[in-house]
Amino acid sequence: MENYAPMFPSASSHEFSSKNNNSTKEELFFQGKKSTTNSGFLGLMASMETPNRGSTSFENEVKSCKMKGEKKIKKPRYAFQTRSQVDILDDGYRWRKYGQKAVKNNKFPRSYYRCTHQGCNVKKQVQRLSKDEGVVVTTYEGMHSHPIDKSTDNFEHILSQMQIYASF
DNA sequence: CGTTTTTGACCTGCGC
DNA sequence: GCGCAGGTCAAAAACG
Repeated sequence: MENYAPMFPSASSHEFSSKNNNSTKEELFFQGKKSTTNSGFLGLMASMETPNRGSTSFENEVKSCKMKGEKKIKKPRYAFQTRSQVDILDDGYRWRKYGQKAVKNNKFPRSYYRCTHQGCNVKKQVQRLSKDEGVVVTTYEGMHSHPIDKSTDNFEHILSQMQIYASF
């Protein structure tokens, strides 16, 4: 766990591994709010400002259906519920789409992305709620062990990164 | 020409 | 054991 989590300062709570008896699934659910506490996600938050959205009870069971049962390590997932028109919430990393499936309860398909960096197997999936077209749930899986690969476009990103690294 | 998207097939876990 | 649902692979197309 020497890898720092650039985007999730609160993610340090995932290394507890205290009571992962049988549940291989761990998910932390964040909501895209304007909480300027120390999320370090401001670069992204700038694109989404949704004070209200209290929908909870989001069930998603992760089943680590790996191929050959190599690594059944627990994989923390972080879900972000945002309100945006587009699904592509650019967080600064390079993603390559590797799949798209339709969900049962959802009319909209779910997109699966993967970080294109070598050795970085961070995955993310973007889901759109059928109830509210404007609500997009982005679920991150894994941690990035490399700096953000995005040219400094504007001050928002710079500030975002500064706050991210300042958290450590 | 290299990289990414698209899209169907394939795999796996779970419930019946 | 079979079918369903979710997740991934991989070949070809699309894009710069």
